[in-house]
Amino acid sequence: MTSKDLQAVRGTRDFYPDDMRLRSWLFAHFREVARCFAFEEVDAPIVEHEELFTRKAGEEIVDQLYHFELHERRLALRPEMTPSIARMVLARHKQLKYPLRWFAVTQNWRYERMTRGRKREHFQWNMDIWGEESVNAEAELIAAIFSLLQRVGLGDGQVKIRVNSRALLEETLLEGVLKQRPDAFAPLCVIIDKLDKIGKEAVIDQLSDPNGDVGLSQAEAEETVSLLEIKDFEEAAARAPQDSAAIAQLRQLFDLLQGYGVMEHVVFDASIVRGLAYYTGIVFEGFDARGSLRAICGGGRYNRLLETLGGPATPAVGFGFGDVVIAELLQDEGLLPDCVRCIDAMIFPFEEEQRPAAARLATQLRAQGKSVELVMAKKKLRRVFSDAETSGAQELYLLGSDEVGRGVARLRNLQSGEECDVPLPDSLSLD
RNA sequence: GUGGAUGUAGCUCAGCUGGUUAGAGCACUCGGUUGUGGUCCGAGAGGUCGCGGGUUCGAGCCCCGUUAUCCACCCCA
Repeated sequence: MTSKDLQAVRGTRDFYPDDMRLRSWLFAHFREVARCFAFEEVDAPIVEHEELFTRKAGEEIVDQLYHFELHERRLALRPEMTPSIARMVLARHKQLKYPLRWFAVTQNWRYERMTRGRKREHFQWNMDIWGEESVNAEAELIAAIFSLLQRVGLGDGQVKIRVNSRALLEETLLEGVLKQRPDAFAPLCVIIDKLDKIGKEAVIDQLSDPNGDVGLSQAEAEETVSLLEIKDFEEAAARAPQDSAAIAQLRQLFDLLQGYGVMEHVVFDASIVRGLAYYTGIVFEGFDARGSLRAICGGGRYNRLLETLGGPATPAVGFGFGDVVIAELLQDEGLLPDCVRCIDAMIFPFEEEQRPAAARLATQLRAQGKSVELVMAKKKLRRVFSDAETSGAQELYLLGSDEVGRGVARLRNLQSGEECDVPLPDSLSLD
């Protein structure tokens, strides 16, 4: 239909006014929840040095970078917000007052194959807490997620959050199969993250690949995978090392979530490890209860990220919440709001002679903060009404020679149909 | 990457086994006379049928290629 170079690039979206109203609606909820939780908004450039994102743990996110070289600098569009936030924290870590509660609503880029719920650019609501070691931070973040879900109408169990702790798995493995190679833990997590998608056998194959980053034996790989199949927290606690710190933390978190009143929608799941290498402790992800969509949001604790950038050890935890999957879920559930255009007033001067008066009235109303459309072209009154209707205007001001001569405008309430004269701004009487 | 489906008006789509000037609904424009809408009525505009080849007397329809979108799988957040 249209030539290729006139189409939006594959995997990207144009936001027309209708789409944009919906997006703004969602973002407004993101921001309002963040405000209620006393988080401060930050932002960073969408383009960063490529090295900020390239970590060596076999993460696919690194292969999916939109990157380019410009004047001998290797640059990349951010695939996620956390590294940029970490960079910002690092740059001012000596003057910042912890704990930080920061959030951002950002556009992220990943070059990947598209399917339902996955585009190459998408927006994410990112909430991070820096400088808090306790699971009180995780609890606040998970509560914030439920607050958002509640606001958009998904608070009745349509979304559940799976929680696990990488530390739990790490404790067990470092005493066992990874005793000699603790470094293999991060790449191991990246592989385990795929369990749901590629299945048990494929994960065992990858873990036991002699040329891979992990290189377990077949038996070790099978043992590892069996640890992930635990869905019952008490069973996991029973199988964990005695006095396990990870179990204690999870228990503490679950108690807290009880207090926030959200625990009924939270489940323990030992297979959740997340696909990013930097997570160190508790990890979690939100998914629709029917399980028909991809993860809605996800996050976890990354206490060593700042160190890997050369900074001081700083505990941190955060999550990302994408705009695409949530919109699909809302649509499936019939919960997308009708975001119709709605302005406060339309002003119509019948003839050009009344335009100066109309302009003053518009200026006055706009100064009051109203959204006012001043009709620019000459048109039939019938047309003006119909245009006012489609613009969602509440009021229509009509200015004919008679009205302006009397220093008034005819004001019609478009809902009730009631009309009355209202005085024009004083200065107009001089005209 | 593999398989399938789709691509006809601005939008959603119809178009029987190939046959004359390609249709509908919605949207749009104008009108139903002078300054009162959302309804109704009438009229109008708008399409090289994704693109390129081929078969045929004749192609929106058949064949080949190509491109885009969607779905599934593969792959992966």
